[in-house]
Amino acid sequence: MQWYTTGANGKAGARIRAAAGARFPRSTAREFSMSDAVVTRFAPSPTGFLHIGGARTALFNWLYARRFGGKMLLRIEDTDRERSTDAAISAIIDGMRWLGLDWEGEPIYQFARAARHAEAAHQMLAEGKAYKCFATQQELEAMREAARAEKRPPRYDGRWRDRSPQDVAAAEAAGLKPVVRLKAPQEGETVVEDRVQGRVVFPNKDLDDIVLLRSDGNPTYMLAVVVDDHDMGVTHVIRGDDHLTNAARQTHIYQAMGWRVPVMAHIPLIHGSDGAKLSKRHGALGVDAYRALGYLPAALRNYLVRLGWSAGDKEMFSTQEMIDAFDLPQIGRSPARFDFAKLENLNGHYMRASSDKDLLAALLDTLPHLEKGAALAAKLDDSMRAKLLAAMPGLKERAKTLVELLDGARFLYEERPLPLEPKAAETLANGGRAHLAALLPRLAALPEWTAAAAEAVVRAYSEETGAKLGSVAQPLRAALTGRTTSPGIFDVLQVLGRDESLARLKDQADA
RNA sequence: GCGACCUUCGUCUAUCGGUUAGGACGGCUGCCUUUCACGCAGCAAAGAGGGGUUCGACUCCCCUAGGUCGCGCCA
Repeated sequence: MQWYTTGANGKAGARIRAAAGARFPRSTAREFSMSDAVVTRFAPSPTGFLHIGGARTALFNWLYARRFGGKMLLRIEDTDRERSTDAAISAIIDGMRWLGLDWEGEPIYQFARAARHAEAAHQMLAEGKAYKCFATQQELEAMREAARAEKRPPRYDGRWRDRSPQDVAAAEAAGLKPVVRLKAPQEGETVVEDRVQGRVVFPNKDLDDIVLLRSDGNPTYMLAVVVDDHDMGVTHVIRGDDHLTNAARQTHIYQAMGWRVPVMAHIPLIHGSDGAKLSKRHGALGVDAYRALGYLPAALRNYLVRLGWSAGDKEMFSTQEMIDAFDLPQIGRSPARFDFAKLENLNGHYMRASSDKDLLAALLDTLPHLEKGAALAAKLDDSMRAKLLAAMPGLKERAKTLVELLDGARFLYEERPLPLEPKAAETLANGGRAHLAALLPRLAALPEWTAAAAEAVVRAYSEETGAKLGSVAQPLRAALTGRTTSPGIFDVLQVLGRDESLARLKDQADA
């Protein structure tokens, strides 16, 4: 057994970290030996999109299952009928697919299992491990009020815990609808052996008799989770540490049902850059937002895995490397702050490491999700694809996101006459046009249109006239791209091709 | 209010009693250079505070402070 109740002689709240080499509670190690296949689950409630914290939780569950040859299940916790939506369900599923996190079998819908949850509650009722409570909302509210006034923790006072069958019968005869409450231990303490948090001890007096079944007969989250995790054969519960106290309460349910408690791993939540709870402003966006921001799934995975988890100094992890290195002991216990700058840096690495072909595919696939993607989508044909591919080496090292990549590629699909950015216009106005006019015939005379050939001509011109290369290259850039920054200008000439290049140069030389 | 958890450079982290406290992002210098990037080289930057234990503490214990989470017939 992993949980047990001791006399109230232990120090409340004490957490003893397992010594090195014995980090896993012995009992756990024995119960989940190598012969037990690991089963993890990701259990989001579909009341909103898949946010970044949820995505990391899913990733950790997925990695752990992969690492130990097990499987991850997906359970949609839709018991809150008011707030659960189909849109949220598809957003979650879509988000996981995009992130490359798959799960075993069909998603399990918790609400569909309500009858089974109720059955468990009735079993506990029959065995005297739970009881009917007829306290009204008003009474409960009064209890909380009183507790607050006396500066006591708000707690159910157990007024129906030991009522006589007659009292219960009378209340039922009066037409009152009871909730079913767990008869939780009141003495001693409950221990959660957590693989991340260590051994966490809760005095039972602080954990009250939780509601199992609502007065309408529907199960509560607390019951549903335990019954589902048990029935689904979940061996490892990896979730946010906001559930840590729930783990103690849920332990009581496992205890009452006589079920084995799964291995618990409560991972710290992700905070915003100011240390406060993650809000939209901080990056608590749905994963779809990260897609729209132009991040690559592999980069986001890499970023997320290093948030709260580490393997020495290693920063970059391929998916396989992550799987091979991932384990619970290396998860830290302090909350991490979300940092867009690092994500962006990582994304840049992944973009540069991608083959031109793959990156083009990623860009094209993401186009529908990018704010300004339509402009390129409208121009997309084989010739445009070829240009994008040819320009990719120069483009990708100048972009940290697909959004920047798209922006950098704009000169490829913009129509003549090109709009000029102010600085580009300035470059042309300050003597740039003269260089263009001089260069135009030389370029036009080129027998073959390549970057190298163009470079030779421009360099020769620069030497002959004594003009610095930069003072010639910048006007070219301005005329060809409308900007003052771009990939190498000779590559631009080559990618654009002879006709388009000469036309753009002429546009500006004549202006 | 009660309880739990957390606290190493600005950020993510390494360290598992003995290190000039390491790496990465970001910042700053410089190199490269047709622009911007990329790349390369270098610099600055940390153990919340206070007590213990110990020959020795970032590391173990206690207290304080700050932060986060939880305390629903929400999940």
